[in-house]
Amino acid sequence: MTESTLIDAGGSAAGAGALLSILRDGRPRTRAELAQLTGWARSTLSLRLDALMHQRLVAPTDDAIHSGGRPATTFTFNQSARLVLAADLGVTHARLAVTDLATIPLAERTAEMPIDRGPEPVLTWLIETFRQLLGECGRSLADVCGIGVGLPGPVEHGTGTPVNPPIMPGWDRFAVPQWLSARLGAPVLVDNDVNIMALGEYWAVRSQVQHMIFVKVGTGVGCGIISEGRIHRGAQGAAGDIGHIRVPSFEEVVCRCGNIGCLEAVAGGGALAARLREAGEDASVSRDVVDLVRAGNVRAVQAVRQAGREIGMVLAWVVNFFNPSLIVVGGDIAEAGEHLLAGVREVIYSRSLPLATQHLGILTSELGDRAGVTGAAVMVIEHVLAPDVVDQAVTA
Amino acid sequence: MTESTLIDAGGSAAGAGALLSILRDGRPRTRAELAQLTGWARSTLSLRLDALMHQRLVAPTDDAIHSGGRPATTFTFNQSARLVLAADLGVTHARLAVTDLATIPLAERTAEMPIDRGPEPVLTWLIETFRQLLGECGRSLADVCGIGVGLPGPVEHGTGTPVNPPIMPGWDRFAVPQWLSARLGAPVLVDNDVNIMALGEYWAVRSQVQHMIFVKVGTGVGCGIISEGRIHRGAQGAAGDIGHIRVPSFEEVVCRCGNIGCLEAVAGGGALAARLREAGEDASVSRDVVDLVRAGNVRAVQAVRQAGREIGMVLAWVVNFFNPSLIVVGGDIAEAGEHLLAGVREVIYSRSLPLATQHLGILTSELGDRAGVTGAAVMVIEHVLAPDVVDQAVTA
DNA sequence: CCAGTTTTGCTTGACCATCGACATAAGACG
DNA sequence: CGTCTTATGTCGATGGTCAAGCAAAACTGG
Repeated sequence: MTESTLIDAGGSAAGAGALLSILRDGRPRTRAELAQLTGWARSTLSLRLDALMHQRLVAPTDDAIHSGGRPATTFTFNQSARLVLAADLGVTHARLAVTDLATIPLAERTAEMPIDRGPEPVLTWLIETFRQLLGECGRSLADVCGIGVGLPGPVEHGTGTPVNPPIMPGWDRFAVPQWLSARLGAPVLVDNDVNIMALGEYWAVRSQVQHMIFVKVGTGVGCGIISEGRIHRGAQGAAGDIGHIRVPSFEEVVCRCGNIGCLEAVAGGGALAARLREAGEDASVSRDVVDLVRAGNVRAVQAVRQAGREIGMVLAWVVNFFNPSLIVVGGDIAEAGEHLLAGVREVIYSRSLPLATQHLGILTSELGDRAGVTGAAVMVIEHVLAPDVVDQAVTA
Repeated sequence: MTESTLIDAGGSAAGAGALLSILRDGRPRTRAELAQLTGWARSTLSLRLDALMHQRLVAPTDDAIHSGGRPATTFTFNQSARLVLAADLGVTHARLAVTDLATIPLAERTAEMPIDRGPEPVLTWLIETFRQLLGECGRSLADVCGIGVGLPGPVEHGTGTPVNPPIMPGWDRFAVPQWLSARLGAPVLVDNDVNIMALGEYWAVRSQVQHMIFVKVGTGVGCGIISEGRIHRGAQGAAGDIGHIRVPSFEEVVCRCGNIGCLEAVAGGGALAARLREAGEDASVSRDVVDLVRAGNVRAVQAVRQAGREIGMVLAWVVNFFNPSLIVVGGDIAEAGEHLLAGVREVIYSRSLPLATQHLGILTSELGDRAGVTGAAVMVIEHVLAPDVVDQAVTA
């Protein structure tokens, strides 16, 4: 009978999602506070709180508030109620993580895994690795509420399928969500890797920032755009493709896209490596540029700083057009010290309007190479913990 | 008693807003169709439909659907249930209109009205003119559900007040909404004129287009940005300021903003006029440039086309970054024939990525100099007919 | 250990939104 | 003109929500 009352309590609690979204900031709150915040009667509130606690999404906090009489129990969002499987699949290597509902990693692994092995081999490995990671933290698939995947190419976010990816042979139109969810039994969300990195960085600053740009400077150059807290994907999901913007006075540089003077062909990691090799340095891929910079190679440092200036020029346009309050620079090259950022800052602050730059932050990625996997988790969490989804889960 | 039943029907109909947003597409629908679309019981649906009909926001359509039995009455959104007062205040002249809830103008007037007369004189004239226009269409202030105003400078949209406008002496921090709504007794929404023009153009294509850019080429150059059907204003409300992006190879041109090589100083109507005058033509303001082009003056036509190319260069960057599905070009200079658009198209299609341009439309403004006033009406309608606002109005 | 204080859980009755069923209205068709 | 079909209005039943009240719980302070 107690069992059935609990289920009944759950069955009547549409609107619990709104309650959860209040509690998701992590602050412990008493019933009285929650009743005031929601505007519900205490009885109604208790009903919905019960529903959320029955789902283990909310738990009573240990420390109670003493005010002379009976102490009020406080309640907080229970981050560890569910697990998220997050994957950031790059061109050559991958990072997988099992996180809780606050993106905190419980187990994580990076590995060499070339994306060009094709979808089935890569995703089979991904499932196996997720199983191992779950074992490491002693949890099971039953606790997993969703899977987020970032891919290094254009993804039609509605269906979660890659479309005409230039560097992912065999992946075109492969139905990643169906394939994975059939085998893992949880909803699967897929997006472009840069969008996901932007989302990951946004998560950390979401209370202060509404509009931001995440710039990834790796082998190529791309950016993720966040407008009013949502990813702007554009009409064909091709937004943020700043790598193929033509920059002035480089008309002789030919890009792999066939055009001339592309930012990527001027300031991308691949281009830097090629140019340094021509100058006699030992560099073939963007990682080598990072190593040279870390070793204090003057030519490499100068090249990276100059790349920062070229990228900064494009970003100065972006600042005037988009007026973000934050630009985060990430990717391999950005992680090779402050040189890239220095170049970026130098140009943006001299070129953009004061109104747009006076409150503009320009920072390196806080999450570094974890931005992608964090963003994949954020994508899942935002979806699974959205009020209407929670209502449905609680009512069912 | 019938009266009170009607009011009771209204009093219980939270959720009517959702129903209205279905009907707002203008298609007549039967009760059965609406019940299916909303998922409500027919009785519930009738209740809410009654509430909307009591507010005169929905009306039965004349033609019924015959299917063997009793014919089903169909219902449509009643555009003429309320009026909107829309104003597009420019630097030197203004356009005011009284429109219905589908932005159709019922009375309209343009007049010389320099914005630098200051807020109180201009707004007093505005109120008087609105009163006259209402008289012309035989309606009263009681039917007005909102007032929309576009101003030629930066506006903090949340409060509706201009902030540091460069060309509106006396307007800084003037509380336009309070001043007007105290005198007209309806909600007042204020925004930047370019944002409003973008909204006006968006309205006509909203069923096919999610992301678009409206470029205004008048004395200056600016653009309005629409992402997922919403205006993107940016962190300081300064988004879309492409007029002060630095374009290559014009480092000698000094802009009124103090910087060098600004797009506006190269391709704006004011700059074109100045350059044509230097060449011996009779031009002092951007309107004169339009007149020269219309008269077939070769120098003027070439100047405008070249301006189109310069603007197109910036827009090519914008296309790569933002990936809109539509670019609309408006403003004085754009209305001087297809010359500007030709220059814009030329550069965008040659410079941007095929993925981003293959489904990209580049058009001149359909609404022309009515874009602003239409957008002002749209701003009001979107606000007043938003589901939650309708629910509140119906329940009250 | 007891009185005071405040939270909490539970119950009750009232209210309201919603639904399903039934009766009635309105036109089509023979 | 009656019958058939479909649409629509009405009414009672159901269930969610709330306010109020009461008893129990849990801690403080004397």
